[in-house]
Amino acid sequence: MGGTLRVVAAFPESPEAQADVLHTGELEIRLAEGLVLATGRALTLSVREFELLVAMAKRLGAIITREELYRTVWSGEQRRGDRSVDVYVSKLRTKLEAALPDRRFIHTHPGFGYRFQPEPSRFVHTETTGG
Amino acid sequence: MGGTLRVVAAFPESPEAQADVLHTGELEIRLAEGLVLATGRALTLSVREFELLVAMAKRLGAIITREELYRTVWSGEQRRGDRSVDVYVSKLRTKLEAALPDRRFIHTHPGFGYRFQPEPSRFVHTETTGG
DNA sequence: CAGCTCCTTTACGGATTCTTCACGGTTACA
DNA sequence: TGTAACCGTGAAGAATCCGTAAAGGAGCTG
Repeated sequence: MGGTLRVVAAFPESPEAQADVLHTGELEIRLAEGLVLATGRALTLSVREFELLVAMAKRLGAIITREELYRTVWSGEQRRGDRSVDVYVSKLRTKLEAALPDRRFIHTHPGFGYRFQPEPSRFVHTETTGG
Repeated sequence: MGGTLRVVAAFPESPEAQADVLHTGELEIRLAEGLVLATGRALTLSVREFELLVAMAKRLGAIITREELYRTVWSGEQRRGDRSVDVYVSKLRTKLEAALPDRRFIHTHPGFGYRFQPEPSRFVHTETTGG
């Protein structure tokens, strides 16, 4: 279901082994390169978009507050009323959706934060089509 | 699909066998000769252009930073503000495009670097998101 | 020397990104 | 249902990044 997170280390035997590639859903996130592949196709993400994606993907399934995302990606304390995280979540969603229309990755938990997890996108039937 | 990289060794049986020819898309890159063929037709590349092409083609599909390309092709550390890599990417693009108008080889990832991968140059996409 | 090609560097302008604001829709709750 | 907080996202302006034309020097050839 939802999603599993496979972490591939560059040098599994090394004590300094760092996660090098994240696999989740159809996404492959190459940390060192700044590259994201969706079903093998490269996405063009900006630096902020990429870092935000990484910050969330590293904590698959967990709700992460905006404060934490801000500290991780923007480094520093989030000013009251700052919407940067929201804006970039929106940008990220747009690009992920364009690449993988059948998946939904970023879920909003009002009052808490965001949760990253690949799930099938739900087709919400409109009221007029008699659902 | 994106692109496969076929590596042909000069002496397949030798333990020191080095890749001698790279095939990617319609390009054939003969490393030892410094020759590049596009659909069988020879390109005229300068030394820098050829080495830059090789550096990228050897890492098909990966994003390579300007720093790394500079170290590989120019050998030495890139000075801050040095645009040599960009200038030669531009020259290379011009020649590749002249030879293979329907292909796009060098992709820019703003803030990260360049990615080499043969892709169709024109996507005939019907998008409703405008632009 | 004259004419070439190649390489390096600079400069200009367009493209992209980042930040911030604003408006409207959504959600939570009494 | 009313209201306040929460959230999605378009857009504007500034900053940054990138494409590439062009100038000038080095080296090569006749």
